[in-house]
Amino acid sequence: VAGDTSSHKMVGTNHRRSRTKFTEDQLKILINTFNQKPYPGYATKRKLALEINTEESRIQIWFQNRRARFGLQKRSGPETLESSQTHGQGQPVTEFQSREARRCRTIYSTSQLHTLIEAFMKNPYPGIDYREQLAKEIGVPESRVQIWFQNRRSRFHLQRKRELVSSEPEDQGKISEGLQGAEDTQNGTNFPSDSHSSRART
DNA sequence: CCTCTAACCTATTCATTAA
DNA sequence: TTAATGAATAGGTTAGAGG
Repeated sequence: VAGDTSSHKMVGTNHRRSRTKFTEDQLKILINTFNQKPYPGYATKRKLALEINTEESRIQIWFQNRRARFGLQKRSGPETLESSQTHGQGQPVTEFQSREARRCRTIYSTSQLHTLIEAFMKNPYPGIDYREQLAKEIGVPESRVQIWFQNRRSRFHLQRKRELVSSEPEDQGKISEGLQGAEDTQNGTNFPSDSHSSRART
């Protein structure tokens, strides 16, 4: 409540969205919820978003990160978490409700898809600014645009991998490593393949 | 410097919808 | 029933705010 999560807009070169700073109160609520349900459904996340005045997508990311960090590591926690059968008091739920409903599937129209695909061919890794612009343009939340790009990239990679396999008989592989060969390539068929592959280790 | 963690990524799986 | 694809997951990387 009363937290302004957005405000300034760092002009200039934005690629990522600016880092969200949660207040203690917000964190308290998030952590508390996490301890009870590390896998909240869409309804829960939306309610949380309203409660702490933060975008739902930030909450989704927060849960993802938290699970990765603490995961259901259970045991030896500072406190709480016993992952016991949980049903101390009358809360008969949790019997068969393992999974809460997820967000409804978004159905993109042909024209929306056309816009997305076109953008994808120009740049498969759009920054926050461009994603937001795109989102406004086709009338869907920015978070959906981001997911769309993720899925698209993954499937593109998968398809490419298959092509390699089919074009290359079994025992002979080894050329596959030539992924770094594609550099400039503004063609839609190739990925920059950099963006986060630059690894500098010693 | 170093730590912590939001933002982001890929790869895979789950789930819905159109054919 | 199946192919296509949106949503969720695990788990890893990048980068910004502080100590």
